[in-house]
Amino acid sequence: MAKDSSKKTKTGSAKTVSPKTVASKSSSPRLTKMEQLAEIAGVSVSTVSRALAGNPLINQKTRGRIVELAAKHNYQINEKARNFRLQKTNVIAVVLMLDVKSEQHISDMFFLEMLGAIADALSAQNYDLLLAHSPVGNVMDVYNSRTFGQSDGIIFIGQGNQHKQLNEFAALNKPMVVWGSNLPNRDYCIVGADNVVGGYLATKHLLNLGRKEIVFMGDINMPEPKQRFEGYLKALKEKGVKFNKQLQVDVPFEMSHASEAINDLLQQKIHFDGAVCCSDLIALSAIAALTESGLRVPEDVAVVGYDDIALASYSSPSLTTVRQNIVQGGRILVQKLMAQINGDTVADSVLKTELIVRRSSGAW
Amino acid sequence: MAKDSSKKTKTGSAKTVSPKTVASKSSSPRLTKMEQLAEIAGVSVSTVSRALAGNPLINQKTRGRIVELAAKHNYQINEKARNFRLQKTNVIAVVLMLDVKSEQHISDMFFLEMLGAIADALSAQNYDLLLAHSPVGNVMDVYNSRTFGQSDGIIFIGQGNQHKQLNEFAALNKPMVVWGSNLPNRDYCIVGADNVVGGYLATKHLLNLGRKEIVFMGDINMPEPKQRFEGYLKALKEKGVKFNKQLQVDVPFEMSHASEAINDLLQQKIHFDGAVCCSDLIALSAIAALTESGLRVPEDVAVVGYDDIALASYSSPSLTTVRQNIVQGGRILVQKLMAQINGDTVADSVLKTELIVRRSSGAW
DNA sequence: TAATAATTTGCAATCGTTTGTATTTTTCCC
DNA sequence: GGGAAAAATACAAACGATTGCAAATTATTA
Repeated sequence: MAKDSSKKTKTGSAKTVSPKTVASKSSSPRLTKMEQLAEIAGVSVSTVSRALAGNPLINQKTRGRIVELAAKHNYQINEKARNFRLQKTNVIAVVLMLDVKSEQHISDMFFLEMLGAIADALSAQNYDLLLAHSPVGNVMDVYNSRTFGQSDGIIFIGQGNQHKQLNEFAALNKPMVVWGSNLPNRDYCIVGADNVVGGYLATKHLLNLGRKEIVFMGDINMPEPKQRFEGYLKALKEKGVKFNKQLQVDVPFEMSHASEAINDLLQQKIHFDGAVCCSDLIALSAIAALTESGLRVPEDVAVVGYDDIALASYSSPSLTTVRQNIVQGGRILVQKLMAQINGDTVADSVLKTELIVRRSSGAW
Repeated sequence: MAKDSSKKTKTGSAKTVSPKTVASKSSSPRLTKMEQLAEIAGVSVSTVSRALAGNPLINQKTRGRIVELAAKHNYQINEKARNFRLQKTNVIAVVLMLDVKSEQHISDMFFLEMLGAIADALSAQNYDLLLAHSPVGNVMDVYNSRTFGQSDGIIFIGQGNQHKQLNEFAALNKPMVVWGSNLPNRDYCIVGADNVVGGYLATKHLLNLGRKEIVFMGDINMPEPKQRFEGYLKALKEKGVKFNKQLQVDVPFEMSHASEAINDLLQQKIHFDGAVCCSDLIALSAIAALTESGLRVPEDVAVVGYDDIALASYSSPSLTTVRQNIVQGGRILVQKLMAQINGDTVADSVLKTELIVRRSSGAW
């Protein structure tokens, strides 16, 4: 089934420039330094530099001529030299705060959707995105990595359990912003969704459907699930439903453990008719486990997810879920970071969170 | 529901270093140049440089002393200067070759899983990943971007319809490798799955189930779907089933158009009892559309997906699909690129492709 | 037309490393 | 202890751009 083509491919030995230089109207060798371009143009290096940068000091006519020559001779500015001189790279590092303990993997969908949103927002600002996702045991590891010195600012996605370390990091005075929740005693700027409201909405939705024994699936040692749990309790209290401790299960965001957790509950004969899950993956995994056990969803157990990942609407029954506006989140993260880079002081930002009720193939 | 906290956060003005410098055992100001460290250590800059680089020229004792002092005084090497001097960044750019026409978005799951796999493989090699995903109309745009000058090599995910431009790019002699299919007249190295086999396996599976009228959903103007379609035809031919032109539908990888396409087929009263889809998203979207129309999956229409994204196994009915080993793919892409950076010549690599048959909740 | 102002260009210093080579220090051996 | 070899360190020249300031050119005005 596998086969190996033996087609050989040319390799990039920097010195052996192929004679047939492409992407250049002329056949002249590729210019590698401003100096060479300056000579061709008959001006000084500084003039070339200013011309290419669009500096108004330079006469329009000479500027045009230089730009044209640069294109003709296929000149590309040396970014490494430029970055060095300016001490700036136009690169932002994004650190995914994986839950190391649970070996949450980068393919976790929330991270990835957020990454896409940030990448879009950054490229609109003419910044590039450096992905730093080696499991971050300690935020300070980032400080000692190439990532740190190679970027103009850092976006942390999630706080993990590293609130304290993030505070330390903030003291380094590098532009940074964190996607996360509003923890007290915080020295860094956060952008995040309102997790209390999210947990509240999800729970209330189930309560309104008449469910009383509602499982909460999420690791309340993590800041975000913890706040969602608060919302859960608030909703219960409001309806006068007493909280049953057995119904809170610490599952990581990632999916595989959720079905085990459900099976555990079933085995222990703990009865429940609803479930608030801290991610759509947990929810889908739970639904699969429930279905396997012969329970009907939503008739026997109604399930609410969190995140509204693209697939939530395509599963069947399609998933009612809490949506954090990820695209907007990415945009605001970037905006706050840019403000810091420009030396401004920035405030936190809490995004609207909403419940997406789906009923296309379910009856709830 | 949305609220704005007014907590202010300190901003990174490079000059105003906070007095309480964290992550440093001493309270001395953060060292910014080797020169300063050299002075403290009472040696020359070159010795510091060599010591920190672990150069054996330096005496073990002095080396230890310098490393210690560096840690104590919280010295961080200036990466920009280093990159400049070495003309190397240890950064690899990954270009997602989005299908611009269909506005395929970065959140497309295949891209994202691949991205994760590559990120893992790169960080194992001590490289960072620069994400370049602004819709690439022409590959040569990359050449004129900061991305190009800021990376040591480039990985293109997919070929789009830019085979020719990729050839031009290859002539630039920058280390590059492409995830894609084995097109003829190719000057660049590819790593890819065997798409013909993939299409063949999927189709044969349905044929073996007794299906004869099998829809092929995928844009055969794109290289990969085209080859899968070849496999589809091959399987049909082998079973002596005649190909019906109406059963091939050009849908982009992304999901939203697939349900429309299904609805179109139904409306035109074109009968079919099976579907080979070029992505799991297409498949899930198709399944949703079929279910909406009152058809049963898989009883009335059996569906096979492509990619085996994480959620394929959690949908119900869970999805039979063709798996490309993405993790392995990422690893091999990186390996080939590293080889090129080291000046080696590399051969293409075609990965095994396999059919994942799932039947947990379906009857097929 | 000459003096001055405004515009355009060039000079030269600088950014913080790395590394080839020269120099100093240490070690070793007779 | 003196000389040569080996080991350790220092010197200084890159790397390729940007930018303050000086110099040269052109335009303006009296």
